[in-house]
Amino acid sequence: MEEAISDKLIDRLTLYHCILSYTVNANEYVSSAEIASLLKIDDSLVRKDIAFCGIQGLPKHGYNVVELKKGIEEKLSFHNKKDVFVVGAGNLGTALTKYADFKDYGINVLALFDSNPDKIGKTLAGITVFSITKLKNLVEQMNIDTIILAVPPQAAQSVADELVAMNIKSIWNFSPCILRVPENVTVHYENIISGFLRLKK
Amino acid sequence: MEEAISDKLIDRLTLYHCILSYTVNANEYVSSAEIASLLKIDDSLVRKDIAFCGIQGLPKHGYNVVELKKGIEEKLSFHNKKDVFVVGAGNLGTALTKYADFKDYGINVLALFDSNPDKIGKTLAGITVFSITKLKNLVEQMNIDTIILAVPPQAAQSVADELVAMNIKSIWNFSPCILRVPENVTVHYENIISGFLRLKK
DNA sequence: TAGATTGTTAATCGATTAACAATC
DNA sequence: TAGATTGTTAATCGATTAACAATC
Repeated sequence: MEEAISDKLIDRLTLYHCILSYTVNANEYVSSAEIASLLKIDDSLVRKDIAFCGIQGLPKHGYNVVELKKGIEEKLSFHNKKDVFVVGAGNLGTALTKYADFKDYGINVLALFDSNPDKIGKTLAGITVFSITKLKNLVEQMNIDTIILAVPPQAAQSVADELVAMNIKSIWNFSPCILRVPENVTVHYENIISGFLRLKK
Repeated sequence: MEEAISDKLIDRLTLYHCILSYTVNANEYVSSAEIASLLKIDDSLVRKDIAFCGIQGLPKHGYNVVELKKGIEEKLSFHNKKDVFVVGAGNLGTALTKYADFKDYGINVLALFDSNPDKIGKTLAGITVFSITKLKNLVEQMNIDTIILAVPPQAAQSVADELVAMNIKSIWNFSPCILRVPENVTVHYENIISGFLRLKK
């Protein structure tokens, strides 16, 4: 296994990658100071992050945009594909399913699940909404171990219990609630409330 | 002004608050170890965070749930109301507008804006969708300085430019793109891609 | 050459954990 | 009383910044 990458570093590298995607057709080189000023962070932090990706720059010029972009993609394993399901086809689940081009980042959202009969069978951005009753079967068939959970908070714990029973190992939880899961299951909390409160600071 | 609270601390405190909301009717006391084990963090960190909120516990019992919940609400200024607009009435903007009871946390989403005529005039969870052409006027009328931005990435920079011209000071950006803004404007990046990549670790 | 920018080390800062005395 | 849990200090760990020699 690769050296562990902290969440904060993943965060910054994806932001650098974002900048490079815009820059790639305009400039051949980009400097650490340019990246740093766009993100309002320290330029030596940018250089350190880039060095961590194994990319070397050119004094007086900066970093080759194409090379740096590839270096980040390599370090974040964009090529390493992972299949996931989204549970909950409300606005949030739908937004996540359609979000950007996840495929580019190595995440394949293969299916959406919901309990609402009105939604079942519909297709969103090429992804079919299945009945939640089919979840267990498809998880097993397709060897899924990671779920994006976008159900209402009242339903979240009971769905989580089902997911645990299906041997899911990682849950990305968008509901404002805590999930009780065994030791060997990881819950990533997407804490929207916290995001809101930061705005008030 | 209050002592600054780090983003990580805000994050944890909102998660504690979440736990307390469930616990409040079941138990009178909760221990730092119980909270810590639900979140898989260290119990002394929980005690430190709680002490920071100015709440004292009772040896052998733990913390009074009601008191602790209030202490967190106080520290995070839930009572201190802030008005915001959401720009972009797609699935994500809609989800954010309807998300939980933001009002409980002191965030009032007052209006949604979109450029799509089909959406304008509709009402979502009691919140009206206005034409983006009305944004400037309403920002000035209602003294808004904070915007939640949920537009497609291609539109994000040009909307951001308009927001800057309207004297907006803080933008919560959900698009996978970097916004170029002046020094005195803050962009909070909600980095969904980074969230996805964490799942792959 | 002079100057801009990298690459990297050491210093600093901040956050988490360990440990344990105090307390109910 | 004995035991569980807090409150808090010191130790550790990790992340960021400052500084500057190396380099093109």
